[in-house]
Amino acid sequence: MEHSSQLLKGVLDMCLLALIAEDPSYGYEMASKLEQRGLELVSEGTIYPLLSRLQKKGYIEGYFVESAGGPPRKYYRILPDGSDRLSRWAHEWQTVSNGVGAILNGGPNGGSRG
Amino acid sequence: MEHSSQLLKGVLDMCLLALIAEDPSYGYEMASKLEQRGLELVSEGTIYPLLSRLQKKGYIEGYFVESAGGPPRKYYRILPDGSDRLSRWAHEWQTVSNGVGAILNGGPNGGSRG
DNA sequence: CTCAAGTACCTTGCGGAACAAGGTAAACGG
DNA sequence: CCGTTTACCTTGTTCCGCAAGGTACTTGAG
Repeated sequence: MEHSSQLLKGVLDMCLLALIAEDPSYGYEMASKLEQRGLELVSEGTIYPLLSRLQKKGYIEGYFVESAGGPPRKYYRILPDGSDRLSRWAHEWQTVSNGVGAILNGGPNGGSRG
Repeated sequence: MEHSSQLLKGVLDMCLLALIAEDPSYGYEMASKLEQRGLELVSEGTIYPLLSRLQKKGYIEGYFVESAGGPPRKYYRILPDGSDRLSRWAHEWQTVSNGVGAILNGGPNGGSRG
């Protein structure tokens, strides 16, 4: 089922996917990136399971890269299916976002002046 | 705990509160209103527990009104605490909404041209 | 009255999402 | 060796929202 409600729950999935689509990245870094964009809501314990889920669904793939000052990093790269899913999610997000915005502003038939 | 992540989960709470803030309403009707605004994601089984939670937190209060063609309706009206909470939620929503939008569009420092 | 349908409310059982907390491992400096 | 930072992963718990089920009031058909 592609219920829009899943969109709300899957907002983090979508954000992670969008981040990876921009540039391959790794979990530890994504937490920082999310903050830069205004979403300081994620902890590592949230991100890693999410990344695994995304990979399991075939949206992304991971590969290890040696790091200079620490353990190897697990980078993730977007796959065609992920790109496709991201487009759909982005579209759904627009719909929901607009809907919520409309409700917050009094709705199209309510009017902000009413 | 005022984590923004709760905002994503609590989007329905917020929408219901916004609806009630506009005009007192009752559960059965709110489902329809949500649809009018583009959110067709809610069923009655979702709304009623939400309404109870909102009331329990002191954001709204319910009162019964006789109905012509059916059982009495339980209208909800917003309370000062609810009004206040709604303002905060709306503000947080803006932040998160903008953040997600930024991520979807390539981010402020990423650029759509990469 | 009985049966069906529409309005309106509420609860229970289930699965998924995110958090908090905890554990493992590699590199650097004292 | 030990402590800190970087970096990854798992487990236990809570909360959310859906699907399904149940109750109650009113109107219309037979």
